[in-house]
Amino acid sequence: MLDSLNPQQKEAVTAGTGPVLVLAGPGSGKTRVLTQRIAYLIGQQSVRAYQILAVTFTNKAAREMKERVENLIGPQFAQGLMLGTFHSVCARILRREVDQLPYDSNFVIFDSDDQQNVVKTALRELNIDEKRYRPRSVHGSISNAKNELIKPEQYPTTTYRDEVVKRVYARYQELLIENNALDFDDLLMVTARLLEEEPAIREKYAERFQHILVDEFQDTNMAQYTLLKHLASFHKNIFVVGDPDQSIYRWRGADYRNVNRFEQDNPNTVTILLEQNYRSKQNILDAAMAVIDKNSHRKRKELFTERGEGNKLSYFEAADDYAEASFIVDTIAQITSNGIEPRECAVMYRTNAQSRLLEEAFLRANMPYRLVGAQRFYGRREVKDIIAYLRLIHNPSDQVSLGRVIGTPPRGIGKKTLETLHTVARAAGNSPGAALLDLSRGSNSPYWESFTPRAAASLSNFGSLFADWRASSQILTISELFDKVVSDIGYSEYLNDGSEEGEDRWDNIVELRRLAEEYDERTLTEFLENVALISDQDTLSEGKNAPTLLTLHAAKGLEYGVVFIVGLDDGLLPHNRTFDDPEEMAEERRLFYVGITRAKNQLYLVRSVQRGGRGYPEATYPSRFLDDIPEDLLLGRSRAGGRASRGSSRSQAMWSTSSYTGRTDEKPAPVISTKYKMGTRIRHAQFGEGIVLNSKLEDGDETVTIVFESVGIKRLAASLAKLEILE
DNA sequence: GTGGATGCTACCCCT
DNA sequence: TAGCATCCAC
Repeated sequence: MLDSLNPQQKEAVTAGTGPVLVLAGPGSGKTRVLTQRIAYLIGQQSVRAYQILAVTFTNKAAREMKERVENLIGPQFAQGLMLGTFHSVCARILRREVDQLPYDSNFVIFDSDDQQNVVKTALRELNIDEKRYRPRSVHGSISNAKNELIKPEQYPTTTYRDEVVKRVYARYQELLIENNALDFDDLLMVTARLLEEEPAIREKYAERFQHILVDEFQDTNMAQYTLLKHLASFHKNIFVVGDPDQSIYRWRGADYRNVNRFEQDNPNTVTILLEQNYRSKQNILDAAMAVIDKNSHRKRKELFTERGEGNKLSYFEAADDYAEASFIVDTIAQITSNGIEPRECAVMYRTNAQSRLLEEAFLRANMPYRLVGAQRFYGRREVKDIIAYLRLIHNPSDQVSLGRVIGTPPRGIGKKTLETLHTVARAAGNSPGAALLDLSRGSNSPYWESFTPRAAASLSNFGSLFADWRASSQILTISELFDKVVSDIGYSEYLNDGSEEGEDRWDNIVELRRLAEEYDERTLTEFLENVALISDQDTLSEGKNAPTLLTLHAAKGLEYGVVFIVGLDDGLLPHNRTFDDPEEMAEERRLFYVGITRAKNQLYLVRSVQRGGRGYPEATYPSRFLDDIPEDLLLGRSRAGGRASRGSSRSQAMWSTSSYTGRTDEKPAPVISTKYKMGTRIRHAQFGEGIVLNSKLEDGDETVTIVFESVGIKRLAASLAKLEILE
């Protein structure tokens, strides 16, 4: 079994006890090392599977690793192996130890939307202006604090904003408990703190896990680091694999310096370097190294392969983003007709929004594709609706789900009634969900009197349905419960408004039902938990032989024969929000590095000279990272085509590696700019002087929004209004 | 008071 | 572009 490994891999797999750090470059076989090590521990070192904990980054990685271990040693020896993502392992521990915590065992997991919702509730309760303190940003601060294991009362306050966040954070945590819910960050934080504060529990797990293995260690945050520290505190056999150059989750609290911290905290660490690459051709690796070497404060790695030099990288500059998408589709059509499997192609982009034009181009060309992204399905309104129903049935304390569900489909219960329901429930020391259940008794319920007759009747009706579902959930399978809810609320009629959109939405419900059916043998808890913790990569359909569309983040850990990285414009990659922070800029570079190193044989770097941004097309500049790729590795970029020609490269698309004849004439978006800019002072014959607030192009004319001293805000068509610009 | 229509705006990456 | 705040008809 060990014969197929290179000396460094073998050293890692057979390393003795104690802390081990494996620094693994891309494509260096780290998954292999991890699985072989597990197999080695069980097969050669007589460690029992249930004494091993392995943590990965995605469920997909965990599943694959489990399969590979089973193939190596036989499924019966892999039984009991604890293998999963940080979040799912934590959820498992928390359900088991729920008695120690202020939650019921049927707690639900709140996703980003729910979290936002709770922040809004907290802001409203505390009378804080949502315009000045954006829920999104406030939640970001709370999330960061949680990842650093900072409690509300410990929240450091140097500015007034900090004071506000601190108060919101405190209320936010209370609300989560009221909802009997944990958010993503809680899963890590609460578990870490439980292990820290309860020696008995810590010892139980620390003694059980003789060996701990961690994948993608560079992307751990403080909570995860602490968690691992406690879990490994008894046997101290912790084996971590990572690559600081592939750290791309800083914004989620990840800190690649945990790699250094690991060595400092464990002075007897054995460090092993895996440099040989088994994935990419040397030209791709050379480009990758040229890009990443520009980052300072890093340990340099020499990536090398025995797979040969390979083709040069291809560069294509499209006239606009439509042409960019057409180019991708046409090129894939061409190379797949020349023997390359469609499933070996992938298109990677910085932001999810970029997928839209690509999808449209694939659809137009009648070519199938696979889209990676959990949000794409689970974030849909109709899917969230039905999941909210199931979540509420499972956990009546879930006020966020109740708020969503009570008015969809509309049943005469609006904002005011819901507010009253909250108030009366709280006065009685109950959750609104419990009050609603009680209202199913009609006028016998003490709550009945608090509402107008109409509202009370509506609430009572809905409460009866709710009570019925609660009872049914004890006997029905998940798919049966699903059908009952969907039919009781008339959801099909609600969606079916005759539009195509309605049909699409119904299709999603059918798909969700199919997924629910897979859990018929299991519990509602498991279904809801897995739905909450689904990762992007988990949505990658294995069966279909079609090209994959995914973000650069989602691409981590994957590999493809032919990779297209699109949108290589300054502002997209690197993203413009990172321009003023060197640390974030360095992370953009790592993200590009991750993308490059996904390619086995061929890499296409693609950008677009102009892009349809907000309303009208905007000229773009080439990504600064392109300058770092040596010219002799890149085909299709003229000598003058560097940053020197910024802005003037509006000429025609350059392409020189094949006989590509793109449909670049499709939708030639004209470059027109608005005549009136924000802040310009103007004079109008009738209204007098004013200042331009906004101006946009609509159907060939310009619509200008102006605030006039005399009449206030007016929207005017520039062609008719006779505006005079004042200097 | 409810719910549909309308208009505004902000939109990166993810468990 | 979609989600949401705001407005308005019942």
